Amino acid sequence: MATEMSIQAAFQEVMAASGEIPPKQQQVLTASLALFAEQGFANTTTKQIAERAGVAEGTVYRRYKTKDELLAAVLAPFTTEVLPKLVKEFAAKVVRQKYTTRHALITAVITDRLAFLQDNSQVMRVLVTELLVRTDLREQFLARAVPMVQANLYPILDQLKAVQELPDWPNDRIAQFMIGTMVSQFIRSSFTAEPVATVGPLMIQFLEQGLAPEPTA
Amino acid sequence: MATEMSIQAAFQEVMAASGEIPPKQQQVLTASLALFAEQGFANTTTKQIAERAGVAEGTVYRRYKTKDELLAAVLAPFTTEVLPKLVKEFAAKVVRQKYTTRHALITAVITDRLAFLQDNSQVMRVLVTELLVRTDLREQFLARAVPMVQANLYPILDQLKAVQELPDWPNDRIAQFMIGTMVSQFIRSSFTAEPVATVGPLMIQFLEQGLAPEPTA
Amino acid sequence: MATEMSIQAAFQEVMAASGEIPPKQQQVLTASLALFAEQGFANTTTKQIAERAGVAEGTVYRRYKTKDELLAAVLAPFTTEVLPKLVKEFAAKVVRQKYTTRHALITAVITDRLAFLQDNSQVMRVLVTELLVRTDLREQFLARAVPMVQANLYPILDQLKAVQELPDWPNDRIAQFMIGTMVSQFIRSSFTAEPVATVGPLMIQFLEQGLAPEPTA
Amino acid sequence: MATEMSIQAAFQEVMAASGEIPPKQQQVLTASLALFAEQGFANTTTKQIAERAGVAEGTVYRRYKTKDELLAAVLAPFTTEVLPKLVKEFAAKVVRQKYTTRHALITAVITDRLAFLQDNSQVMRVLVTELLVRTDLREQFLARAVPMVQANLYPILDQLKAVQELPDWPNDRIAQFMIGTMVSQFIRSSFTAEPVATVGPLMIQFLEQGLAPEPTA
DNA sequence: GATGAATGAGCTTTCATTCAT
DNA sequence: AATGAATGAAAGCTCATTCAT
Repeated sequence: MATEMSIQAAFQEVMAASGEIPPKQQQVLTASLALFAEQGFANTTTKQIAERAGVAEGTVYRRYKTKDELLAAVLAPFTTEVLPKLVKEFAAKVVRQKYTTRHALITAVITDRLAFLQDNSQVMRVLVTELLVRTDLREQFLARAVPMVQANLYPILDQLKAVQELPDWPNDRIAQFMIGTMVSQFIRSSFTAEPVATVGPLMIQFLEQGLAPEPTA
Repeated sequence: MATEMSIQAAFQEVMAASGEIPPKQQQVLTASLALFAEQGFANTTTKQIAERAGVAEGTVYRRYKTKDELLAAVLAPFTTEVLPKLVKEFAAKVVRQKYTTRHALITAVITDRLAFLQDNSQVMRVLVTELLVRTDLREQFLARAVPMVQANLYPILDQLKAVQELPDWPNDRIAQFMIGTMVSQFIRSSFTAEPVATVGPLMIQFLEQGLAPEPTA
Repeated sequence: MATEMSIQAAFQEVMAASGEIPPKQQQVLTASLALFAEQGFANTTTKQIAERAGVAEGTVYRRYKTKDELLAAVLAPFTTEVLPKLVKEFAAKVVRQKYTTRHALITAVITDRLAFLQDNSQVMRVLVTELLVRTDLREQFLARAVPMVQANLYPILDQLKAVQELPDWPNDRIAQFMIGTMVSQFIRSSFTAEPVATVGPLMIQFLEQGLAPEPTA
Repeated sequence: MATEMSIQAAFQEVMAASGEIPPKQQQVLTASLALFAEQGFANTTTKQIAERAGVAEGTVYRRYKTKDELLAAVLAPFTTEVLPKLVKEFAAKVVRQKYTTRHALITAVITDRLAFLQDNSQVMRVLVTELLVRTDLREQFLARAVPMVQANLYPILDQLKAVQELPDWPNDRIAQFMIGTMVSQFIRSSFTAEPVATVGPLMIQFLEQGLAPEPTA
């Protein structure tokens, strides 16, 4: 099961959709994302961005009035376009296929979303780093992401709980364990550049066992 | 079970070890840690540090010749003093108590290490953020931490595997799942300021189930 | 007595004189004048001008190659067209009507020129401000204006001095007192937005008394 | 009658009084005033200021966080220190000497205040130019200056009106004519660099006649 | 040791000006 | 003629670092 869409692809789509985003501005966004991921936002200068993008420094400021706006523009597609689409596509697929076991659910989540994380490690990295440091971004992101996960993942969890496929734990904990297990993989591969492929089956098994309902005594 | 040592205590020790303990330098370190945790290293100015520490800007440079050295000094106790001591104390305790079930191991890890993360959330936060961004720090940290975990945790894991208390997975994966589950909690509480206490039992159960050995057919 | 010519009218004339009248250029000049008057020349950007004029930024540069040329174009009608015409018309009228009392002269000056200042307060403001700051403009302006006043006003003053209607002061002083009294009114209304109409009679009386010849003992 | 205090002197006094204004900061203020007067605020760069002051560019920003604050600091002594002192000293002197004729009053005003304007032509020039262009500064200045003049000059005018030494015009008009006549001289000398000394007697006579009460029929 | 004024390299940002379309 | 994206020199400003006191 392949990733439906990477952030880069989303960039392209958004730009093409708007129709009016000049190519140089795309180069600026692409260069910004790459540099932010490599060095962090604060350690990246607008001069570096201009050089990498092959444009003049003034061009960086043509569409985005400040460096902060540039960061927002780089991260925006993730929260406003990609994340909703991914969550909804995922939910739709799960619902369509009427997963009735946690095995099926977890397999879907891991294979699908892990590949997504992998494909978008650049943006993920920028996002995680900045969320750790910027209160405003964090609140803005959580305000969008949390309800989205609640609306799309929680009903599925409730369903599986009803058929004894999941323990009677709070949904946010179950989600935390799933997401946490994946993020741990993301951070690890971000550190050590190891191939993700191998960990998939193990992770599925770990989660499947970990999220098994307690044996009804 | 209380934390054996917090970073603040470690600061004291490091200070004591280096002979003299200029109180102003202690204030500088404390202020730096707090500000780096709040705003990130790159977004913190030496002026802010001086103000919060109640010293002149020049004083910040008395002991540490650059801002980078200050970051190193803030993080050093963690990698050079706290982390080794913690891992070793933990291993010693485990060995001493001859844990023969993963339940006992996981309970010990979660209650003990989670409290530790909690107590040192400031340094943890600075550490995680900077490790994501600075290649040099990352390599340096991994070069120290990985062998340490390997030397102290892996033998215990092997032992438990031998008595069918853990599945026959690579040790680094088992460690990843345990650490990842804890770090996910750290990041979550870092984002939402929820009390950690409540999650303990659930986390133990999740890990215990997740790390159960596959039923030998 | 109405103003013979306002700057807006002068713009039209200058435009007509130069053959074609591109309406967009007219908009550019009008917008420039308004913005220079509101914010000063140096604080106004070509982007603001383009926006207010409803044209693209490049269009601003179609006729005027630099921003300085634009300032010159805004001020030019005043010194090259309006001022000469006004002074000469004034002189002609005075001569035609054979004013033989300073009362008649001052009344004519005040009612006529004060209305003129009022109608062209925008250009006046830009002119005064820039003359205070730009040495080159100042010299250029004085080189044109001073001789003009000398040629047209001084003979009339001499005439009135001859019939004891004016004191035997240097003409430049008499002119200074008259002009200064009017300019003071212009600056005041520019600051406080008060209606000019009311001050007319008082100003006439003040000047008439102030410029009375010393009683011949 | 000499000027009691020039702006430059006021600078010195304020600086000396505060005690804590380092010499380099004085150089910055002095250089700023000179350059603003020569070229206008907007046309002066912080680099020029640093060069003229003989300091590094960063030093310009040590005490004043923005260029605007520097302008405020340059003009502040005028409104907060010099203007009040001058108006009050003047009023005190007038009252002390019990002027009962407008001749005495006008002579005092002209000789005294004209010299003041002359001595402080630099600051005056910056002040006038910026008041023409900056709405905020203008309101702030008027809010201070107008009441001050009203409180100190108007009673004296009322007194002279009572003894038929001044016409029954609104005080603000009388003040306008006096101030306007002086400002006209200031602007003229600012343009042409002529010596002021010579115009004194003529100006006194002009004002004295202009402000004579209407002959009671 | 401690101070904080001073430094200046380098950053973000602005904006008059150009030019392919 | 008109457009507006692109330019890049130069402006305002920041801040880690130094050093005389």
